[in-house]
Order: sequence, then structure tokens, then C-alpha cells
Amino acid sequence: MSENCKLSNNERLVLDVLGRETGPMSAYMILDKLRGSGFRAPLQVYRALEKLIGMGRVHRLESLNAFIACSHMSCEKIGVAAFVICERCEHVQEVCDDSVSLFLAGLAEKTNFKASKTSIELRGVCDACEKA
Amino acid sequence: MSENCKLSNNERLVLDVLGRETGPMSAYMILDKLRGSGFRAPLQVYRALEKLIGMGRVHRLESLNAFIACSHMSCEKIGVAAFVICERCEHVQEVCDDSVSLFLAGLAEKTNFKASKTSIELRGVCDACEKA
DNA sequence: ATAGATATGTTATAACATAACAATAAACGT
DNA sequence: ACGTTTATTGTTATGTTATAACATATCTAT
Repeated sequence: MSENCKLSNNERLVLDVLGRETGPMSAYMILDKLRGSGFRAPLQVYRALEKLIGMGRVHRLESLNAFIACSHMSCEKIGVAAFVICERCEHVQEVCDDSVSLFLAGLAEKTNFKASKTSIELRGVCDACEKA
Repeated sequence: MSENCKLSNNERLVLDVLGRETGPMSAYMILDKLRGSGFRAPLQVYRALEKLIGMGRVHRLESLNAFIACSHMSCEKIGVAAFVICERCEHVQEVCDDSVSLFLAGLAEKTNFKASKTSIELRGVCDACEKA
């Protein structure tokens, strides 16, 4: 927990940008937002993202090549989350409950697998967009 | 089913290459394998992949930016699969049973979501590699 | 045969990500 | 405080993945 609080300057800048945005952002979108703060190269963003992901403060959406701030304080303890991504409004909902962790644990057990990283993503249309 | 059988020339070539390989392949690996058959540009591969994925004959591994032939006759009816990807031996196991579809259906219901595409991927170490 | 649809070819470029190396700053024991 | 180690940052170049736009060819039904 104390580890999580120690953010480097670049890490804090990247996390702030992601925190202000409601939706997912690509690394290059983040870079553009941070040019005013002195960012010049993609690596500055990718390096910060890597650390933040390791801390559970940011998640990577594999199907989007994009990143989003964790909607909880941090997912580190839980370690697993599912993302429900609306393709109309771009809204992303993070689901992080027992059903997710139980499913993943069951799958790992069934396949005799030690998972170090997991990704669950649903793409489609959310309720609000469906009704609209 | 009859639709699935009608593969264009390029689609058949791409599926053949994927079928011969045990593991996942990137689009550019496929391209290189098919240069001898006249392929020259990435689009030839990507277009074929898009169709094959639509038919359920090929799956895209989002966390790898790679593609793999469906290990069943076709996943079209089922529509959902989970992939267990060993980072040591590159082996990919496709899991496609009720637990997967039930989990996804439950998640969609809980979030009032109409999913059109799903992705479940576990990265880690398989049993064989763990023991080795 | 021919019109409409589908598939293919080609060039260029966009979008995403990392390697390699140099420089700087922060942390720490003595 | 001092130098040493460690982590962070900066920079250039390049590698990898994916698509836009447009031209051409092939297939299919009438």
C-alpha cells in the first residue's frame, strides 16, 4: 500500500490524465495531453503505464489497445476484473466481484494452469445505448 | 454450415497456414509463409482473417495480437471461448464449455449488456512447463 | 453476355510499441 | 556531506500491427 502511494512524476501525470477522462485512452492520446507538461516521446507514457498497471491503478484493455484508470481504489488485492465495453458510447464498466474471480480460479484449476495475468472483455451495446 | 465451406482462395491459404501451426501466429508471420503463394501485402492476410473469424474458424488472441485456428470444427454455434496461453511454451488451450458461456451470460445480464464479441484470456504457465 | 456483387491487388500511411543508450535525480549507508 | 548505487527520465531510431483509398479482376445469376 505504501508502495502504491509513491508515484514518480511521470506516473502521477499519466494517472491524472487517465483519472480526468471517463473512458479509455490510447498511449498516444495520453502523450498528446501531456505535451504541455514536457512529454515528448511514447516511451515516457508506456513506462509510466507499465508501473501503474503493476500497481493495479490502471488497466489495459487488450481489445482496444487502450488504458483506463482503475475504478476502485486499486485492484491489486483482487487482481482480476472484467470489462464491459460499449461500442456506441465508449463507456467501460469494470466488474470485479466473486463471480469473476471464481470463474477464473475454476478455469485455471480445470486446465492445471497458473495464471499471472487475465483479461476478460465484452464488446457490445450497453443498456442506455440500446434504449436510446 | 454451407456458408462455412465456401472459402475464397486467400481464405483457404490463410486457414491452411494456421492449421499447420500448433501455436498462434501474427498476421505478418502468416504473410511471410504465404509469399511463395503470391501474397505481397498485409491486407491480403487481414481480409482473409476477418472473414475466417466471422465464420468461427479462426480466433484472434487480443493479448497477443495473434491468430489461431479454432480447435473445434467451428465455434460459431457456441460463440464464446476462453484461451489459456502459456508464456513459456506458447501453447494455447481453447476452452469452450458451459462454464464459459454461463459466466459470460451472467455477466451480460448483470450489466444489462448485449455482448457481440467476447474475449477471455489467461496468461501464465501451463502444467507441463511448471513441472519441467 | 452483362450487370451487380464479391474478391483481390497495390501503394501509402496510420497507429501501437520497444530497443538501445545517455543523462539526471533520488535514496542510502558510512 | 560524500560517493555509490538505484531508479527515473530523456532522446533517437526503429520495429510491429493494422487500415484507408483506390484499381482491377473474378464470379454469379439472369
